Amino acid sequence: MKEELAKEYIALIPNLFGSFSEVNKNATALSHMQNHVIEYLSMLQRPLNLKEISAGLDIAKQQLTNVVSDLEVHGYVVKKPDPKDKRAVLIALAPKGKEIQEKKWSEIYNRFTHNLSKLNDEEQRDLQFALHKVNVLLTKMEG
Amino acid sequence: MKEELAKEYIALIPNLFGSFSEVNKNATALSHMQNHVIEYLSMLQRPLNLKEISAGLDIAKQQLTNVVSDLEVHGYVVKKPDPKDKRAVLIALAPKGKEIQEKKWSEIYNRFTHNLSKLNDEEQRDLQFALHKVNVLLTKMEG
DNA sequence: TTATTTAGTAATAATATATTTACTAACATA
DNA sequence: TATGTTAGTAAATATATTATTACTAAATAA
Repeated sequence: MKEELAKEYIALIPNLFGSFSEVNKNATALSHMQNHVIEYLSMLQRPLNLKEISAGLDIAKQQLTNVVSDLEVHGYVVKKPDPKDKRAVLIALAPKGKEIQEKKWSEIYNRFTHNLSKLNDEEQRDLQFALHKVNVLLTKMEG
Repeated sequence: MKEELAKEYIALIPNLFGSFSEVNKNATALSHMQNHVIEYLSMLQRPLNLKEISAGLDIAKQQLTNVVSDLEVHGYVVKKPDPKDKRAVLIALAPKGKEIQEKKWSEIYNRFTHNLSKLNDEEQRDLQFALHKVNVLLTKMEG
């Protein structure tokens, strides 16, 4: 039943919300918008041009000019010309930008492994199997 | 192996990011902060006082006074005194606020069911089983 | 009871974000 | 080639968010 399946998917989102919330609770020197940009680059896992970021974050490209150039000045991202389109500029995470994200992930990681103790061994095995299955199938669905 | 398990959990987050991104791409008349508040109330699924929202969204309570009172004036939330603490005020989603969230969920729902066609019947059954398992176990872990 | 902490409000100034208009260079197409 | 479109930049203005300080009323602890 497709309906039941979609409901399980929808239910998954609030279940992960705690972790997402955690991701955004950071004590960096970056503004909200700057954090969104770095997070978006990190999630998509490839360099993006301003148009893509603009569309993905639903903000005007004019805003990004400043936001991204600030990020570049402070070493969080690097800009390089897009070989496929001489008008476009590709934005990629610099090591300093990746660090920020890795720090957030490690907090999520720690919280998760801590809570894991509330499950017994069998449940932990079940969870691993189920998570793996979900990841494989969701990836296939996106592609 | 706890490590592998945590990695699967971490991998799940970018897999759901597309849907989260979708949730935030709305054409409402609300500001970012107002949207965050409504989203947070919707995710936690119970009335919250300003302190809880403030802590959850990592913003100062002083900001919330205005944000929430605007939301109240426009009918997205309702405020009522907390019976357990006469200083506190509980904020709950009004029907108009719930509508906004339901519209977002329905977009996610539609996108998901559309992509589902990329999986065959067996994969769909597997996904449903795995999602259910993940939801049950993550809920148990949080509690 | 008295002292201290806490939830919420309020007002101000400093930053950040959003909107509008306009421009350049590169791209796409008739 | 001529025409219209697109990616990015720029600057000015309006609005939103953040930070700081201060206050009230209720809760809590000594």
